[in-house]
Amino acid sequence: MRQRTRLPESRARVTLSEVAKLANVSEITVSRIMRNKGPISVETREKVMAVVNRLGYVPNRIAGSLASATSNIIGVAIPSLSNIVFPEVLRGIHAGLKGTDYQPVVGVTDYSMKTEEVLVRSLMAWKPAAMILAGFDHTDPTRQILVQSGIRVAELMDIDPEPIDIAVGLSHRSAGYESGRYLIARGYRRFGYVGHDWAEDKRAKVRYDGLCMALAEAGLTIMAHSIVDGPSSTLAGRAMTANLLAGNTSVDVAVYSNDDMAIGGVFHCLGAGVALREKLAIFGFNGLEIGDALPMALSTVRSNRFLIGKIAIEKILEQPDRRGARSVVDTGFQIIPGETA
Amino acid sequence: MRQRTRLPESRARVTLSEVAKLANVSEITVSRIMRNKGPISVETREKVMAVVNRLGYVPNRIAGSLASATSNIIGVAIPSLSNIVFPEVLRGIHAGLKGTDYQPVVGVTDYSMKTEEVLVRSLMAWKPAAMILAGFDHTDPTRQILVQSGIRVAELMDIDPEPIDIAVGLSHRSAGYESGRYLIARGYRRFGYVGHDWAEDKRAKVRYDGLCMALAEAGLTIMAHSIVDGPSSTLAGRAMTANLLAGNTSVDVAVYSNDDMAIGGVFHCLGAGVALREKLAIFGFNGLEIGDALPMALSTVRSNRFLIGKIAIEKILEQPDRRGARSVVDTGFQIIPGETA
DNA sequence: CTGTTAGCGCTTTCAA
DNA sequence: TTGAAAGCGCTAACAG
Repeated sequence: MRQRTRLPESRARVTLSEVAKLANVSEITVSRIMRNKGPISVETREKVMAVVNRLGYVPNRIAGSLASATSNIIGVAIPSLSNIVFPEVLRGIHAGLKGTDYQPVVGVTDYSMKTEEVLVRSLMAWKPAAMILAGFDHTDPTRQILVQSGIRVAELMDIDPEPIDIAVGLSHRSAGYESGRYLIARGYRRFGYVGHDWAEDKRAKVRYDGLCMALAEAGLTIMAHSIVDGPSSTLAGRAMTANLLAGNTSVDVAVYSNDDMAIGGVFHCLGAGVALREKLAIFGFNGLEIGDALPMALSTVRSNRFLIGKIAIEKILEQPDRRGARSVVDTGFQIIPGETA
Repeated sequence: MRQRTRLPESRARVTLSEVAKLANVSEITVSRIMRNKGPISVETREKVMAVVNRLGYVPNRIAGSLASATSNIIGVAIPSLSNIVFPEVLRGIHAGLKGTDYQPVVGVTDYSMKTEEVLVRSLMAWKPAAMILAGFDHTDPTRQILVQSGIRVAELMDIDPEPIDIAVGLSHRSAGYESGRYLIARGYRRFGYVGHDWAEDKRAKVRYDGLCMALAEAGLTIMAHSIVDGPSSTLAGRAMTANLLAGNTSVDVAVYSNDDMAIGGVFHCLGAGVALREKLAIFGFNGLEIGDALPMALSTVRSNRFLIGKIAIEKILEQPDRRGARSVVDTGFQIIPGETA
């Protein structure tokens, strides 16, 4: 007896046709009501919604997508969740999608093109409405799948290479170049570079190249390097800064591969009593919020990661089917003077 | 003429039946091969795979899921991507899913139970194999949907409340309590608290309660509070620390609602020349990596966020259908002595 | 404003 | 080891 009072059978899957039957209407009418599509009389709607609520009916989008040959899924492939920049891009994507019916499905490639290929296949199997990738390095099959899909494909972070369809990001070459120009204008001449493994982070290399270009124009070069064999981290930045200063080439400014590394540099200086800017100036890349809270605000370049994700979505929604020319959106960058350089 | 040499028609969607026709086998045979299921002769497999590769066939999981009434989707609802703890939980989830065929579909609730409800409905429409939620506060309809679904439901971060099905996390009450015990044992007696808005972060409140309990046992209380009206951030931690020290109650240790806030406190002290630990001891919560790279390593509590995500997946995969009793996994916490307290 | 018909692309029986 | 038939739950296209 007690069993009779429990909640509705967990297993009794409620379907459209069940709702239709109980409401004495056809299936398509229920379908239209659930999708707010087509003209429906107020009474019918109320009658049906009563049944929907009573049964706790949740439409099956899998069936819906199959029937309509459209899905509200947006596939997203990012290299990592450890590097804060990618969660921030995701934030932008979620922000752009807010209020729409799209669902992002996110996969992580671990910086591997082969993993990305497997992931892209797996995401494409869900017939997404669009695909978003961070980066431009793909295997040939990946590229082919994306090109042939006909859906919109946004490649993020960079605008230097040629995109498959949409590119949203900034010119890392320019960012590196302008960083160099800025530091030269501030009077620095003896440059050091503190970096991390370029194999996983090609854009850091491009920024480095841009920096070197600016220096070369001024007849300067990078006099000392300290590069960790691994991903960027604050701890690595701290250690590599100690390493740089221990070398026998004295520098007056260190340019870092990114803010994580640069903040490690700031910590080293604070801990070792090296006067920031006077003895060693520090310049980063990304414009992380924490840089602003440091005892001396970090000098860096803001890279607008949130905006990159948001604009990618806006471009996709603005024109959901691919046609004609590629498009490139430059989200720019800003030199943040700060106090460390 | 030129048109004839372009890539295969972007729009020509390749289907199972097309592959079957070209390979001279039945659809079900191709289906079995694609899913590695059932006995298939080597020749048939090779013959079919040749066609699959030639056509670039990607199975349509939407159709597959509809037919088999199963999906490889795992729905994930987290409050935010801004707070670093959630991307770390996501990392754990992705790590746990690596090598399996499951795809996490992630939505963000913005700390709103109503938004969570909409999100859960939307995720449930994809008939996920399991659902993962961060937190235990849900609307009644949300709870009902999850209970009735019959799928596995993991609620993360906390183990103090009663879960719907699976709970993975730590006891925030104990973490607060043990923090208090630790600091008392270290000789601190004059406690201050620096926090952020509890409305969005109930667990911070529970830790606070645990802390107060430990203090009460020792006949102590928190003598001064400095609480920002908004989310936690390093900048807020810095400002609230200045505020705490400007008050007329002098404290010898400040306990922070989390590491973001605590690191702001460290920055304030470094900038204002307040001797860390001697003049003001600082104690955080979370065990963020950056705390370790500070000039003085942050004293804090490690909360194993990556592990929480990973173990949630392991529990789900271990027993994909719900049955019998709820289960609770305590991922524990560790006091990190550090150098600031 | 509402309904009928015919699938979407795949997998589950059940046979052979 | 392979196949034929019958849907999964929904929506497009066309009536009425």
